[in-house]
Amino acid sequence: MEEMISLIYHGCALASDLELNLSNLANQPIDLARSCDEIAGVFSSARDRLNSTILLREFQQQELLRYRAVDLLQPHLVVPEDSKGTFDIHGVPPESSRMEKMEQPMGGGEDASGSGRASSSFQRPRRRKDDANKRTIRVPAPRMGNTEIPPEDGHTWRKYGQKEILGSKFPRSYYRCTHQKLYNCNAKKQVQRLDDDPFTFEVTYRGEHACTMSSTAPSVPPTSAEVVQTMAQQGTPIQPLVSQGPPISVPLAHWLSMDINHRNIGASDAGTNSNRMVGSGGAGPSTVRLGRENEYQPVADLADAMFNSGSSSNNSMDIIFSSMEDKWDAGDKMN
DNA sequence: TTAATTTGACCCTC
DNA sequence: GAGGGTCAAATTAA
Repeated sequence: MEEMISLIYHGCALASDLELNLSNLANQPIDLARSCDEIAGVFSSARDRLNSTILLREFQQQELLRYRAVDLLQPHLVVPEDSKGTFDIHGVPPESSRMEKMEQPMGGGEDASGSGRASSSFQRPRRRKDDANKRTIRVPAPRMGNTEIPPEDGHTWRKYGQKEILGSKFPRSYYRCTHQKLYNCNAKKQVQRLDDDPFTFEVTYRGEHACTMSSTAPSVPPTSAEVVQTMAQQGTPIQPLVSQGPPISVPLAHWLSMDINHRNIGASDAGTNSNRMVGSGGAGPSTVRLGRENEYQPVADLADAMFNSGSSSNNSMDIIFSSMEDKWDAGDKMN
């Protein structure tokens, strides 16, 4: 929120500058138009980010309500076998396997030799397919700023793995609850972009949170009434959210209208060897590649001011400029 | 110093 | 054996 406010302040400052120089720019329509565009862009960015925040909170609230409804209706649901438990924004989650297979000890002692890392007394609980308490939802990715970050969902997560998935363009990220140790919280989630829609994350949750009392948990999301009120104040057209179509239909339409170049992010990174983790190279949180930083700096600074959330290991600017870097790199090799 | 991320390797399920 | 999920050492940022 502070970012957005600073963005608005920045827009105000630009407007003030324009006002002061208005007389000078009166005879320079190109510069004048440029200034107007810049100001409009800043405010548009701030507005869109606000809308995105509102959208996400509304979506989360709808999902929460739906989870509860599913729990109540669970005994009465008949689920197609091929639904695979997918719970997208358009329908009710099948959850056919939910609560069926509870945690069970792994089969007899084995191995304990060879790896040097494995403990003979410890067997990891492993499950696959029909996993207990598995829920899958689809959430829109941020279309501006750092699109690599999955939307917040009310919990804090720690990434513990990332892997190329066969047949998927994008790697799957594995997260566990940050409070796993403190609260013995077994909640986990997997995040993966959809192949056919890079701006949608498929998030699979497993396990239940035992850390709901955590002081770090975010506050309760706003009510629908609050959201509607906010949207009304912003002049956003309001349509029914609950009973017709996807719960995010209203703001999403606006969201999708944003002028973003749809690059096929990460598609070129997809390797063929699926049993290898992927990443940006080098352990630890990665930083923005700084090749050609002198040429990019003004633009990067501006974009940073407008978009950067500052908390991701994969900066979106990296994506934006990677193609240009490639061109330069190719040029360097030619020379 | 602590916490988070990356990533190679291990191990389980299918 | 392939593919997916997890571990844990190395690394980095706060």
